[in-house]
Amino acid sequence: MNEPLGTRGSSARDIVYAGLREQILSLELPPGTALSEKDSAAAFGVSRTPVREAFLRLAQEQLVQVLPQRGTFVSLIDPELVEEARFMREQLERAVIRLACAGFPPLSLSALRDNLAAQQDAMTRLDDRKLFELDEAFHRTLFEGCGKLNTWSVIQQMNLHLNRARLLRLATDPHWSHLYEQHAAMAEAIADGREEAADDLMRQHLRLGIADQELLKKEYPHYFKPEKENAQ
Amino acid sequence: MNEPLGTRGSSARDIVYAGLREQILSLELPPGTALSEKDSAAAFGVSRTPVREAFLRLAQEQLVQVLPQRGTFVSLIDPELVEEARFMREQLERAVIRLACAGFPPLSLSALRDNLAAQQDAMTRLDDRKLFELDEAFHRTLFEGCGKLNTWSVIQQMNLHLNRARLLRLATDPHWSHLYEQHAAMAEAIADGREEAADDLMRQHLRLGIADQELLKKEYPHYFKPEKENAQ
DNA sequence: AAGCGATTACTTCCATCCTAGCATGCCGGT
DNA sequence: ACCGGCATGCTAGGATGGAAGTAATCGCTT
Repeated sequence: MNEPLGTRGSSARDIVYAGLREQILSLELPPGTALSEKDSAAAFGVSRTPVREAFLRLAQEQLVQVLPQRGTFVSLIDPELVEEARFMREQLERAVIRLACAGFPPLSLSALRDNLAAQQDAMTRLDDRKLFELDEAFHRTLFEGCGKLNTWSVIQQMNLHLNRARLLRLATDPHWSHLYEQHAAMAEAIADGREEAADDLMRQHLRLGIADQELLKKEYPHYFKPEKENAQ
Repeated sequence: MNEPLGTRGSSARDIVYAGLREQILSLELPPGTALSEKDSAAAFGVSRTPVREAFLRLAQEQLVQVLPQRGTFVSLIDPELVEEARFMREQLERAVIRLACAGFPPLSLSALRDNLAAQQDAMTRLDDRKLFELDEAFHRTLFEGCGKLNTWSVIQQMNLHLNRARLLRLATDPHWSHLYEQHAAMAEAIADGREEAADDLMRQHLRLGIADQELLKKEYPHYFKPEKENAQ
């Protein structure tokens, strides 16, 4: 009676969660879209219970908003939340790269270098998807080397909101070569223990990906939450 | 047929969640304790569904661990997680207090001062509970004044783990007068825009509350997660 | 007595059903 | 024409029974 259950993650709840999250982050389900336990249950071929639990988790991550007895809706993009996600990531990544300069396991350092090589390779192949993965892996390795993997997973959750905003200006052309230069410079700074330089590089690096929020808000006003509110 | 449902929070799910969280954080349910949907449902006088959803939320916050088809257990205290929570809080609070020095709304500044007065008052009354609240409110006001309330709520979630570790060494006697001095000094530094001083104060301030983890691990070894693991 | 397979008692997971509350539109009164 | 009250169809919240899985124990075999 069970379908292939393609998206691995074993439990029905996780499958629904992963599926919906993907659709929300890719804007396939644009902000404001009404969801319903019943419909989603039908769409995924499961009962309402796992759907409900997936909704709950998405609500905790502020990706949907559930109004009892009214419905569940894909959250509008909250500019404050996006900016704070960026803020937190910047603070944490800068602190970590300073730690890395003070002492970084050789194994992780060579992982960074391997990653850089792979980035070059992917650039020649214009493999954007792979580059995105490698970018993530690069930063992850930074945290791993500093024994701060839990911090990294917190950042990844923040990134949900950043990414959704980022995706709006698709055809995004993220200047991969520029990013690569920064990554390479960071790795060298770590190897040489140049804290200030590394910090500076990271700050610039993280400010790159920021879209002009204002511009986006003009273009897709109904995707954004109005400034004035008393959320929660 | 329904009981008074005393603990406000409207939904049964929230009541169960809040109740369990309280018991876990107060160590009334010590790390390692086995929970069960059925028992908790009976204890709270609700059905298994809201209990299950509360478990799910607690699991996301890493306060419990649910092993499918085996049981749900209060998480062991993960020293890494505690240390990283402290780390993240330090980075974010320091960044925010620097922001505050660069510009802080007069209204929030006077809120800080009112809070300080209330702290003095509570100290004379030896009202520890109130002091704890005021301490939280003080920091919250910092974030509020900088427009970083979302960041504050992330920190609060981190604090779950910090607090559980902190509670172990109860009879904690947190040297309130010392904390008050630091708070007062921070408020002044903000008023005067002395970034470096404020940063330094905050760093010291946040390193106060740290228990000697090692000592605690010796005393309650079975409450802690062993070092070696490949969690998550 | 020791080893090992079947059973049993437990868990979480999921499906289904029922309930309560909100929104909309009809309908009658003014 | 407008406005108040009600019927109806929606929603999520909660309760419950059974399915799937794990782990420990009992009982048989050797």
